[in-house]
Amino acid sequence: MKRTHTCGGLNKANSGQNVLLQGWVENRRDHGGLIFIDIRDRYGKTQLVFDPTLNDETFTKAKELRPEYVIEIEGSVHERPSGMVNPHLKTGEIEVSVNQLAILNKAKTPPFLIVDDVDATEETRLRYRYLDLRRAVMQKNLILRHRVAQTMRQFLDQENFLEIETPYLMKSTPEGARDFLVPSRIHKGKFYALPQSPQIYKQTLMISGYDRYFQIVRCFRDEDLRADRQPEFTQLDVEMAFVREEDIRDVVERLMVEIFARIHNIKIERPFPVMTYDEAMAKYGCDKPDLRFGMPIVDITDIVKHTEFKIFQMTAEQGGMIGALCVKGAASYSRKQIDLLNQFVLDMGGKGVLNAKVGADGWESSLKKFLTPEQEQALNERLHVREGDLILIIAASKAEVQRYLGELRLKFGKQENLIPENSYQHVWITEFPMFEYDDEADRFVAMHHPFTSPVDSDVEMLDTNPELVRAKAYDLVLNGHEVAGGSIRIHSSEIQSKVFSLLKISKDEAQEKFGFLLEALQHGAPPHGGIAFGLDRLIMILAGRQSLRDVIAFPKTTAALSLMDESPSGVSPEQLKDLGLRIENTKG
RNA sequence: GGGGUCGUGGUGCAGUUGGUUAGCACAUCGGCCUGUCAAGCCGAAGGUCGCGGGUUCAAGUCCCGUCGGCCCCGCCA
Repeated sequence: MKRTHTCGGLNKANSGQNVLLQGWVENRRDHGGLIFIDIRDRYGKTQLVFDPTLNDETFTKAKELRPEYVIEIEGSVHERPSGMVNPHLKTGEIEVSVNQLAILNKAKTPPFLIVDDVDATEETRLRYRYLDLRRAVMQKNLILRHRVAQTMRQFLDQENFLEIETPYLMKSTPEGARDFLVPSRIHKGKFYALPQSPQIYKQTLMISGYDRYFQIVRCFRDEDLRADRQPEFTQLDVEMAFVREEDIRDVVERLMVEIFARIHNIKIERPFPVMTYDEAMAKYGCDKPDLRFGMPIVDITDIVKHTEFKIFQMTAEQGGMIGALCVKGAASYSRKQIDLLNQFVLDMGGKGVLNAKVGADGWESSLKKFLTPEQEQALNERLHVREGDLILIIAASKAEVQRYLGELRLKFGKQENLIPENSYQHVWITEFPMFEYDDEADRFVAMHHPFTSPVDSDVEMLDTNPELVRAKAYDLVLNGHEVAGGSIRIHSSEIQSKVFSLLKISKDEAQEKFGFLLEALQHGAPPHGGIAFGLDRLIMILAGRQSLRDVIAFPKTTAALSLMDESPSGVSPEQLKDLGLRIENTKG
């Protein structure tokens, strides 16, 4: 038999109809002479009523029903008696009086009830992921994910993009994250790597003339996990030829507008604000600022460096910075609360944080005696201080001040509830530095990736001041999360070689690892660039979740295990032999 | 690699300065019950306290190791 409706599809208009439903038993309320069952599928729930006066045999069979049994029923829809309507249920105005019941499959007692506010630890949920995914909230997240992916495909198709697949078995490359390796059976002792992203392939496709490419693609990075980091994750990968940075931002912004309109029915304003990396670091101490609230970092070095306070003097003399945050209305913080803030900074490796409460008579602080009234006034103006505010001050190197105050700012955002709900603040971060110095490796490393083009006016500095060279790289930041990042690529093999040599990648090594790309660049490479979205993160934000695990069907734990299927696992000696591998005992 | 926190019937938790028979809720099983929607009422069963070692007259509790969940640092172009 075939179902006539889903468990979320019936309403008053179906009254009187005979229907056939299939689904899972969510809940049984047995009154002895009358049994209520909620039947569930991914479309919703419907209340079933079993009444012995309607069909005694069916009623008797209904006594056997238990949670998660799979059943098929046939019965008639009727409006519920007055006062019995359940307003929390889409189908709450009706119920189905069951005439025939078939148990399609029994179920063991589930380890937890399949309800939204589930009473189980995440560990249990992951072990029984198939049951967890049966819950409506989880289904909602995966449905949202599907709809976002479909919106992306439709939008990009309309914009003339082609979806092209690239290999999952590729060459291991230096730079970037640790690769997942796949041993080759045919070529013993050699390995494929799973892609960290399809970067090289998509650039190759540009050279091949597929001037608008996209792919919703799995990527792999063998690094430690976080709430927002999984070893395999999905990117919306995009690349375009004959474009400048602005053209890519334009497409991306219109795509985001489309997604928010379709998913949340929200109109997003564009163009999105643009902030340079330097500005983001200076104002928010972070390259992914959460702009849902203000409280910027304020540089007060010039005002306080001439005070009698030795630490300020010394910091300024040594080229450091004195920075401040003005926390609105936090003058009521207790000594204990302020001690906790100080400890927070100490835990990050800082030397602590100075504070001043602003009362009716000005600053209440151990710093007060070092300040002239003019200095205090100047600080009040620069920090936009009002009575009742708390001022926090850190003196250290510029990088430290930015980091500590940036973290403090985020801490206040959460603990003072400064972040409005259902608010979405996009911002582009641009002009990233090309290189960072890696102390451990004692060389420059690419901040984005080694194919990123320098800003035109900075090209000369590649030879003189590589640390000052800015890149044509851009991140899209949403509510403090990096949701997309990209760059304009180098399309000149000359500049590409120069960048490799700055990264201390030898000619031989470059040839060995990226030789085909370097060669391809000499065969008519158009100017090109692109961007990649962290799809999981975007979905997480859209779904209002705090963890990627809630928007991935089968995620790994923080120890990179899958609790349901128990991967990774050992393999047989035969499998190892086929691959020419031997396992070393790494213990001891 | 490091730090924090947690691990106790099927599930979620409590368990005091180490001390009698490890307690509660939900689920499960049995009984009663015709308007519930977290149904209700009565009763029952269910536990090597993650695992291994140690201290002690005595360990769920203290110590060491180990495995696992979560959060963070490092790491993640």
